[in-house]
Amino acid sequence: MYNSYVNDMATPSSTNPAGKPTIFSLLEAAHALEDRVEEALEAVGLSSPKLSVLTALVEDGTALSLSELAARLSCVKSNMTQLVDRLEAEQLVRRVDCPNDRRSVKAEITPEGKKRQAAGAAAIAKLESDFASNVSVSDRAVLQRLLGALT
Amino acid sequence: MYNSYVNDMATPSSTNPAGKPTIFSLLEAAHALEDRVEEALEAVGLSSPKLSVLTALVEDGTALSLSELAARLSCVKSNMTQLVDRLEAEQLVRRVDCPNDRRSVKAEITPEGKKRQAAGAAAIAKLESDFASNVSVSDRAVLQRLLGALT
DNA sequence: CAAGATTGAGAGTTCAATCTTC
DNA sequence: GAAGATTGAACTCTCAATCTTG
Repeated sequence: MYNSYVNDMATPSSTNPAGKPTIFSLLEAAHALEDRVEEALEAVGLSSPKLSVLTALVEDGTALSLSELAARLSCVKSNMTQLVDRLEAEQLVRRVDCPNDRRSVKAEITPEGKKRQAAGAAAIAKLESDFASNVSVSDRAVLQRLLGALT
Repeated sequence: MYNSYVNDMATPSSTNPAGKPTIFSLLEAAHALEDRVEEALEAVGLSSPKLSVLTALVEDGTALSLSELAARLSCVKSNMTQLVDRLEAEQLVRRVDCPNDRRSVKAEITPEGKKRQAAGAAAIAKLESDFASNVSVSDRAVLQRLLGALT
C-alpha cells in the first residue's frame, strides 16, 4: 500500500527491534498508521484529503471558498482546485459562485457529501479509540512530549 | 511543503497541547519530520526515494534489477520504472541489460550517483544525530515500544 | 498592484493492462 | 502460465504562470 521509501536503505538499522529508533523507523511507523487510516476510509469511499474537506464544510455549516479551505488544510490553493474537482465529480460537493466577490468560488457540501462525511468520521473514531486503548496514559505523555519537540 | 491533510478538520483536538495525542497529531509530527528530511536532501539535489535507490546500489556494490530495487523499497515495480527514469535523466544511474535473463534490466550507479549518495547520506546522518541528542534514552525506549505496536 | 482561482508541468505513488521472455 | 518491465490512468501534492476581479 505504501512504502517506507526513505528508510531501509538509508539506515540498515531501521527495523531493528533492539537498537535505537531512528527517524526512519518513526516515519515507517507513521506510514503504517497512515495506511490504516486510508484503508478505513477506502471502505466508505473516501480518502484523507477528501474527508478533511468534507469535515471542514460540515463543521463550519456553510459553504467555504477554496482559498479558505486551502488555508485550513494547510495546502496550496491549486491543490484545493483539484481536490474540489474530484469531490465535485463524485457529487459530494458543489461549486457555487460568491455574490460578494466575483473572484471567489465556494464549495458547498451536498446531502450525499454529508452522509459520506459522517461515515468517514465514524470510521476514524473507531480507529482513534482502538489507538487510545492500546497506548497507556504514561506512554501517551511521552509521545505527546516527543511530538511537540519534533514539530 | 507538506500538509497534514488528514488532521485538523477531522479532529479539532489535533494540535491540543494538553489533550491526548490523537493518531492525527502523530501523523502531523511525522509529516513535519519528513519535511525536514526532504529539505535536507533538497540541498544536495536529492529526494528520499532517490536516495534510497542510490543507497541500495552503493550498499550492494553491484547493479540491481528494478524488481529487486522495488522489493527493497517496498514499492510497486511500476514505481521503480519511473524512479529510475528520473534518476537516469540526471545521470545518477544507468540502465543495463541483464545478460542472463533478457527480461531483466539492472540499474547501475554512476560515479556522479555515488557522490550524490554520499552527500545525501551525510545530510541524513546529521539529522539523525540531532534527533538522537534530543531524545533521552528512556524516551527512546518508550518510542521504540510504541512504534512496534503500531507497525 | 493584491487576491482568488485555474492551468500546466513534474514528483511520487498505486493499480490494471500489456509485452516480452522464461 | 508466471516473472520482469513498461505504459496509461488516477490521486495527492508542489511550484510557476496566467486570468479575472478587487
